[in-house]
Amino acid sequence: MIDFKELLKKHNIAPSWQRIKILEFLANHKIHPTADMVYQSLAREIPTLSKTTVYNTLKVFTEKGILVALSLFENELRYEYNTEPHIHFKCIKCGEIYDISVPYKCLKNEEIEGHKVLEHHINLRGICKSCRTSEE
Amino acid sequence: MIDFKELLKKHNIAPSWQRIKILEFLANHKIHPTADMVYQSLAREIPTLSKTTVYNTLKVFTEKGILVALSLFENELRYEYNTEPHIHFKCIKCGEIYDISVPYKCLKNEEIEGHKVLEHHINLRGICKSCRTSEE
DNA sequence: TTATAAATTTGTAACCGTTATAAGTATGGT
DNA sequence: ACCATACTTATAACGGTTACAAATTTATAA
Repeated sequence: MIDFKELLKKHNIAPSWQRIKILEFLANHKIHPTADMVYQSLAREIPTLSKTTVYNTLKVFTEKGILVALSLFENELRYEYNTEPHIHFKCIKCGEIYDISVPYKCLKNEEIEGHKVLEHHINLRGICKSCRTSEE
Repeated sequence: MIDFKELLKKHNIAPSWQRIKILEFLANHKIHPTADMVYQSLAREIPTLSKTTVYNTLKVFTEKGILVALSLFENELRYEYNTEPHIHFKCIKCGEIYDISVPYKCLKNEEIEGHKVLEHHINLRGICKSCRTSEE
């Protein structure tokens, strides 16, 4: 069990109730949610929660490196609790996002053609296993 | 010199003046433009051009496989004339997008963990060569 | 060529994800 | 307890994109 309060302090972020809850949600729900999904999920528990707070908080967490923001084809940002580098697959039928654990050479912090790489994203798109089998 | 009119016909797209011009622009300007950049660039030449036409046309071209749509971190789509698979690098300072020609195993049309891959995007982000040297 | 149907283009308004702003609330240090 | 600071909230605005319906162009057939 992670102490999210301590984790926030370690990253120089004041551990407000809202921030702890949002971080907790991301850590416990590995579903690559959008800001709105986070808001909808927490609104019951935190009735006063504002969407702006969710957006601000997700941005702060991403800047501080606690979360990673994903740009997966659609015009929306999705967030995930920062983990080992891995590949993302998005199904064009059901919209589900899968983590793919195929190994690859991560270029993070390397120099490529003179450019300094800080982020390395691999995004796949296609038809997921579940949609393929239900097609037949 | 490519015959864009013929290229459109080959893809079952009626070769209207606007469509030819838009395709020509994408093929001759490898700058990964947004829809708005395409519109701004062509508006002088085609004074009656509508933004909606640009959006519609880029979408049709992408669906037909003439163009590839890129989701590079920001909430905007960028388009490129369909070419060999390659990596994209976006600079966080100047916003410039670079094509990277480092070879990699393209997973397109392969099956990964049961999922059928139709698109494979590799997006890097960091500080580009130009911004790094001007920093010192 | 002319009539007619179909496809394309256009302008406007709407939509959705996100951000700016300013006011209100909570927090931490003295 | 006081005060400055930081955080949260609600509202409005913004930017990229899409929906819609009218106008225009194009293709087809008489």
